[in-house]
Amino acid sequence: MHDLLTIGELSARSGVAPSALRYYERLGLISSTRTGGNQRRYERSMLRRVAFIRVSAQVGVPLEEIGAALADLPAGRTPTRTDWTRLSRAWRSRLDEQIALMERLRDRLDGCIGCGCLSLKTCGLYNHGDELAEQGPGPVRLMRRG
Amino acid sequence: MHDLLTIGELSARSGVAPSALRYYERLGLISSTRTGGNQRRYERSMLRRVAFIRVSAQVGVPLEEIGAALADLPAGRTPTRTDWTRLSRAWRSRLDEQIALMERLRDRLDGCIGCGCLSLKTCGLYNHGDELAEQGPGPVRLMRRG
DNA sequence: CCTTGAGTTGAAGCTCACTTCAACTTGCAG
DNA sequence: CTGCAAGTTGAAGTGAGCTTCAACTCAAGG
Repeated sequence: MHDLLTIGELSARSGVAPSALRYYERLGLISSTRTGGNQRRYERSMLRRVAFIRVSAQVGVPLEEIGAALADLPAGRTPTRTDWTRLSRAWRSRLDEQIALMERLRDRLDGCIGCGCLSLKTCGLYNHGDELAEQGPGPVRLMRRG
Repeated sequence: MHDLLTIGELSARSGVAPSALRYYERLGLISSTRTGGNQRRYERSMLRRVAFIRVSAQVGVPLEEIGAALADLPAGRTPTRTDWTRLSRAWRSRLDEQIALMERLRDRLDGCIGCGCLSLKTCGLYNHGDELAEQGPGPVRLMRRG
């Protein structure tokens, strides 16, 4: 019917509030053309961009970084399959890292925090960190990134 | 040597800034005794609490909720192994959920956003959401929790 | 004792990611 | 043509999670 979306339509379709979409636009994450009366109109390809933004934000990537990644997409034309594939490959490793981090955290929680060792003094990890190694990491080790 | 930790020691051992520790204390997430000169002294078991707080916050649990969970720990005494086990079991399922969500996101990113379908119109998911189902979820589906 | 680094407070400030507001304009259905 | 939902703007507000500041006190080594 119409091949450009109003901000309300993009909002309904993406699940992102109009105010947030305007915010994303101010940050340069998405873009629009304007009608004669100055209203925003979005290409359908923006739906994909918004989905990408939400997925990325959900896993903790700051909007600024998402913007930097999106800036690698071609400016003038609608991104091709190849464009998106390139972008999502880089992002995938980021997701994999984040997932791996969380799995480590979960296993530590189970194996160490769950066992009561820090207060019961029956855990190797605790004894190493807290009683043997003065500069020792102890629980800190849990939080290291990368 | 000393069996109570100063705020600086707890900070060094946990990797959390003193200001953040005071903040946690204001919120009731951790507690301390005071010296004659009004300085905080922490029991060693607080290290475990702080580790728990950081792990939980890292996966997106708001501090208020973490506080609610910690409130289930016994007030007077140092928590036992059983106390922590109960707490961490409930939390583990939360971590599992979060991990599963991220895996779903990753797979969708690979299988759908990665393939270029939203702009190339070759993807079932896209066609369903965007062309067949008017109230359809489309990319929104990606973001649903639970 | 003296110095110095560590700790104390409440209040204010900061970043991120938005939302809300007020005052106004557009676009479309009837 | 009219009415009204939907859109526009910049500025200010929100809430989470801290950090910084100023002005001060404490604790411990030399």
